[in-house]
Amino acid sequence: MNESDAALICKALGDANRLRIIRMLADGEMCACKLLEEFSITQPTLSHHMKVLCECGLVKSRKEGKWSHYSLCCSTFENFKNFVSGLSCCKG
Amino acid sequence: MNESDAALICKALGDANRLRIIRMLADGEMCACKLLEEFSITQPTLSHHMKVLCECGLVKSRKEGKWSHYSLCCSTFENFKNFVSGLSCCKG
DNA sequence: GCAATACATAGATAAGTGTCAATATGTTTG
DNA sequence: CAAACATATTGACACTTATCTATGTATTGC
Repeated sequence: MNESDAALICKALGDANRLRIIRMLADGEMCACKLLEEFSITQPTLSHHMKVLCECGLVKSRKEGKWSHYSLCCSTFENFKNFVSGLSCCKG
Repeated sequence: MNESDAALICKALGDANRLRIIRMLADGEMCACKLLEEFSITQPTLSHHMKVLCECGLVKSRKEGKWSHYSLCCSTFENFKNFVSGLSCCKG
């Protein structure tokens, strides 16, 4: 993962709502309507956040009838985790 | 590290210039004037970025005469790395 | 087919952000 | 002290963004 990809992901995670969405998706796939219940934002706003998360590659969506199911994209997620853990601190 | 702290750090890292600064500081403490040489931004802009990085706790500064030396704050940095690696993906 | 449901898109708006030029502050050096 | 240097702050500006309301697009179920 290169620097600009990583910056894009950080930017996506740099919003409290989106970070919480990621943590919820860490438990497994979730439907947009289920996600929405947990937030005090409108449906279009959630839709916007999901778009940001999908566009940076962190999340993928699966359409099933009228429902959209979202889940973490494990490969991107692992790449990002590796990028971050690869950032060494001066003392180690 | 709580979610809002992590979001703040992600936000700080969500800028390509700042992410590059962090990577440079990973090699050890650096003077602002030395950092500036590596970028095509003006001195006030760099100063702004350093302020953002310091305010989220990722970077600390040390004043020595007219020079400002910046370095990673290892404890915050480690906490953030732990936060990220603690985000599990559905498959593990 | 029609109403209800789930989601996306469009457009508007207020707030935030990255950047710069200008200026201020503090430090070193002649 | 004065000039030069390193950095921070201020103010302005263009651009982005988080949010909303309104509307569009499918899909489900009666």
